[in-house]
Amino acid sequence: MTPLSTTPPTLADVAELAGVSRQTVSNAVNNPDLLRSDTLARVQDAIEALGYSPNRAARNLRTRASHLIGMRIGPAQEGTANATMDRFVHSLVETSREAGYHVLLFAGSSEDPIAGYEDLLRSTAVDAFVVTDTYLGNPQAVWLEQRRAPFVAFGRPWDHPDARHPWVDVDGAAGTDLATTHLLDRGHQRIAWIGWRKDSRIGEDRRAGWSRALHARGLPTTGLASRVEDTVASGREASAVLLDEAQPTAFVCASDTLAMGVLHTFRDRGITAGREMSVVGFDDSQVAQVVPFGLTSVRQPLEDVAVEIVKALEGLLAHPPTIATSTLLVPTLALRGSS
Amino acid sequence: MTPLSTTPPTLADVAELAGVSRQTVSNAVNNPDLLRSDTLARVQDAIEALGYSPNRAARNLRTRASHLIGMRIGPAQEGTANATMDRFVHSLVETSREAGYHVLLFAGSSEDPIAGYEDLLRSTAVDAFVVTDTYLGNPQAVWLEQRRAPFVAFGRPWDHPDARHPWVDVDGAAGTDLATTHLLDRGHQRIAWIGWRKDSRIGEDRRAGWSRALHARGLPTTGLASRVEDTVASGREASAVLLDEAQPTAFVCASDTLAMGVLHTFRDRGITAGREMSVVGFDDSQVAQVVPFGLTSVRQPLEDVAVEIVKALEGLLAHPPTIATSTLLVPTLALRGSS
DNA sequence: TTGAAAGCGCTAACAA
DNA sequence: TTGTTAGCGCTTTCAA
Repeated sequence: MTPLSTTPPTLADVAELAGVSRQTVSNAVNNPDLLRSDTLARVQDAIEALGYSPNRAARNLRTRASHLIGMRIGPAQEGTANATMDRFVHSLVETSREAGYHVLLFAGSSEDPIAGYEDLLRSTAVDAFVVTDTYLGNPQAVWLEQRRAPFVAFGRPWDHPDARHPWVDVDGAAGTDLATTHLLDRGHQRIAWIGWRKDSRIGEDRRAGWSRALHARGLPTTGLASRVEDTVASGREASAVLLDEAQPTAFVCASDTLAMGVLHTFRDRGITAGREMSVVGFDDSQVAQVVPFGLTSVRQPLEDVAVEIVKALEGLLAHPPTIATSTLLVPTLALRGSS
Repeated sequence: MTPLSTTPPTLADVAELAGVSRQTVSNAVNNPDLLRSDTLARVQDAIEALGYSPNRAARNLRTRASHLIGMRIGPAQEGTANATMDRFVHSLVETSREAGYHVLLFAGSSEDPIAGYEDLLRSTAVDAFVVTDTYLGNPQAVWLEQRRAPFVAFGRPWDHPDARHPWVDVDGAAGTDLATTHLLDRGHQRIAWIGWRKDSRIGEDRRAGWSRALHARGLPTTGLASRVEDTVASGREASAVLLDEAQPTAFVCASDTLAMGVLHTFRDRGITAGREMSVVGFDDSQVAQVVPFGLTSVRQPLEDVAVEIVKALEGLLAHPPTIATSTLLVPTLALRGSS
């Protein structure tokens, strides 16, 4: 029977039981090839019998690595449909595990984007970071780069073309192009855009996909675009104005939140989404999935993003480090009743 | 200028700069009261100058504590409105930080609920766990209790009344009672229930609140209840059947997912939610918040849950440990257009 | 192929 | 009030 509340077994305990030195046990765990097969078997039996697992703190101290990936998590965005993080976090945790890493979460204040990073770095609590909030003009990325801290960003360094850190991102323009082309194929000619304010690089990127798709068919975009805040109310107002002033038959939106605003306007006016009028959102949130008749939405391949990020991380943490090439992934379109 | 890519400063570096011993620096960090104020100031200056932060691994090794709380995270539940985790995780991270802990996430396979826990425990990678998936009949809780591992559960040990671990939970029955009473106050008399299958203890708890509220006013519940799977389609079907067979004027649901199904049926039949017919969901998901006209929903006080959990955790990890009393928190009702 | 010695950076216990 | 000693459990280096 295994002891319960005592301290866990150590290398020395295993060594004694197996009748070998501590070093041999260490080798059995880390470099099994070095041992003669019968010694290895004996040591492994002892490990099994005692339920031994190397003490993380001791190993971390010795190897100067924590096998922990730090990620800052912001508050859940309520009142919106934004739901990227939930899916991404799980994918990241899963993928990290396969690479031998755990994910350490820390809280961030929106005032000081550096807070949290510094302490973890100085205390060598994490080996690297995943930086997700790059839409903020990422001062963290700049700061981390200066500190030579290993990190991978989810999101392009929009305002820093000379940034040299690895990043993984999703091609937003490709997504909205996909959405717009889908609507064009379904016969729509006047397709409106509801996106974010001009200072959002991500918003402008997504907008570019919409206009690109229309121009590719020789269709105009003039008067069909609107830039608002990312709220349901804004999407509702913007779509009402566009309907009155530009007579579109379909909408492509920068977010599911805005698309929900459009659905709201449809309801206000007795319009059935998916018949005379269509709308496509962005992010394939749970909202898009469960709203009556469903909301067609651009889906980011977050599982793939996580895989690429962990790959890049493994490169950075290898000896010698590999400079990972940055990756741009292509989203897909989740088709539902709204289009 | 601070050096960039070199190894971080150690206690010894600070000691040398301040002209004191290493132990004095350690005391300056951990027991500042022990130092004469001028020595303390000198050491603090040195710490500041070098940007010193104690090495976590070394400290962990010495103190036999990691200051890490482990939490298993399951896959995001797509196709449902379930969104408890996002909000809870952030609250937990935030609250833990204030108590000096970080949150370590690990992945779980649904086949083996123990996987992940064992390794972290044996390698002393975390000090304690937060167990959230207690609806599974929580084999983890039983297992952790056997191992004398410190943990706090979010969720009552329904099937183990003799369980002795601390837990924090939200009173589901109080929530549905609140929802039902709200509908009664608005003049509804025939209020239907759409919940989960009978083997869900949480589902039965929530159902109890609904029937309790009706019985308190001397109203019948017969024929007004339905137990289905937690999908939008099930909620849609169940509400259609109930409308035909029991003529309710309002629905209380065990989840926002089911409530979305009810809204779907309302649309199918040209019913406007919030006027002749009402519906209330459970969890105050983003879906409830952004769906046109809004879905009234029971909101779990997840921030408070996190606070109570961290309190209990601090008790467990104190010297000597305190047996935390378990807590049952009361949800609120987020009022929106659907009722 | 295995073992012995040293030390990662820190703090508990004790001594000065 | 400050300093000295020892050792947490592991892996790296080197010797046997």
